[in-house]
Amino acid sequence: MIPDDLRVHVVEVADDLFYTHGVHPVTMHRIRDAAGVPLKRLYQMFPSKDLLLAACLDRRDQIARSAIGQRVGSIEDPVAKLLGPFDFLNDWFRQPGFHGCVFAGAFGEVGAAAPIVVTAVQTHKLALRALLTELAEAAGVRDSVAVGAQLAVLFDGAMALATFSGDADAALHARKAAQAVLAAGL
Amino acid sequence: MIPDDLRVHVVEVADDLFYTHGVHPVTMHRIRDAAGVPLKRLYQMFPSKDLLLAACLDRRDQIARSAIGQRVGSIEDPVAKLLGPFDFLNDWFRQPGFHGCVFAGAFGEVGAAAPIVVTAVQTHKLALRALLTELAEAAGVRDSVAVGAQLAVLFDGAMALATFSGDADAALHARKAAQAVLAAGL
DNA sequence: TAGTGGCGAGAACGGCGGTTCTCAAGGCGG
DNA sequence: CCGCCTTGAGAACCGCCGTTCTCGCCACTA
Repeated sequence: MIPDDLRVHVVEVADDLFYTHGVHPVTMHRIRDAAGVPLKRLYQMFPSKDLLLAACLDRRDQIARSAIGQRVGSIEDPVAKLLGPFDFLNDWFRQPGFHGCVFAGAFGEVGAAAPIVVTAVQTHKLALRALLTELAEAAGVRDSVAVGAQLAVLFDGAMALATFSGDADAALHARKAAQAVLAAGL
Repeated sequence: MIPDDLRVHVVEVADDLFYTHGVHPVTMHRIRDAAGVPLKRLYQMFPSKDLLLAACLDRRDQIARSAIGQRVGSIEDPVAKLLGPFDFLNDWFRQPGFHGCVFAGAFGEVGAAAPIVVTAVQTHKLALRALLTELAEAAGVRDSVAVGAQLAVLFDGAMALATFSGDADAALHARKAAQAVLAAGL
């Protein structure tokens, strides 16, 4: 297999395992078995487990952002656009196999021990906030930075609630709150 | 030392270590050293690390709830009362040594591996939501259950943002959003 | 003073898991 | 055919850590 393809394959497999079982319970041996790649190759491609995890998070980041972007892009009305991310969350929460945000999980698990992971998480969160701020500006709210921040709080709050309390309606609550925030900001 | 005092002492020490360094990096040996209690006694009082962690979370839960309750109790106006929890968060985020919600961290770290921890986290989150709902009802909002849920999203969102992004202003954003939610709900 | 039982200090155990090493198989140039 | 390099499969290494065990010490009792 072409090295690049193999690399992608490994990341996909590892990401799936990490998301399903968590970071700690998934050993390199297990990834090797699931990916059908010798440990040696694994360590040639990713010199440590942290680096492999970081690659997985990067992939998740790209996928999530493109999915949200696509969802938002299909909406015409600039105000309705702003609620798109929350509808995305709502759909996601109801998918079978959903059990929380990878980034939150990874952050909690490896914590300060892996700066590269912390960076990946923060990058992801900041990008989401930037997107929301951008949408707010396009919708013509007065203070798009403030509203963007408030929407980011709602977005992450929905995620946290869905993760910790298993509340699949969290996105709906967030959406409703977002409408109130928008109404106040327009 | 009286057994009860010793138990409290151990929980305090362990809780401090868990919060500062995370669950995994803090070993039982380290707790023994910090508390000045032999491993044997430790295991007599808490048959496993998970149980000790659960005791720590219970303590945090009680402390947090009583602190918020106290804060809220000192406010007269029922509407202003609802913003009390967010002011509490704001103060907390700015305290030196703050680095996120213990419950979120513990949940991410031990995850599904320790049901007792999951239960403790959910209990905590549900209690907060119940408090917010109660306050919303006292403030006379139309649908206190819905508003309570929205405020819970904001509360957890602020915590998540402060934890992951290190954004100390998260509580202020949440507070502002809470005002909008309240205005829409009254 | 001999027996007993709890206690503290620390060693030891057992398994796990990230990382590295061994070794045989196989392609490839000469 | 012969060295030489790479590869794959898996064993081995090494440190960590939750948990348990050992053993000497002291208090108490008769």
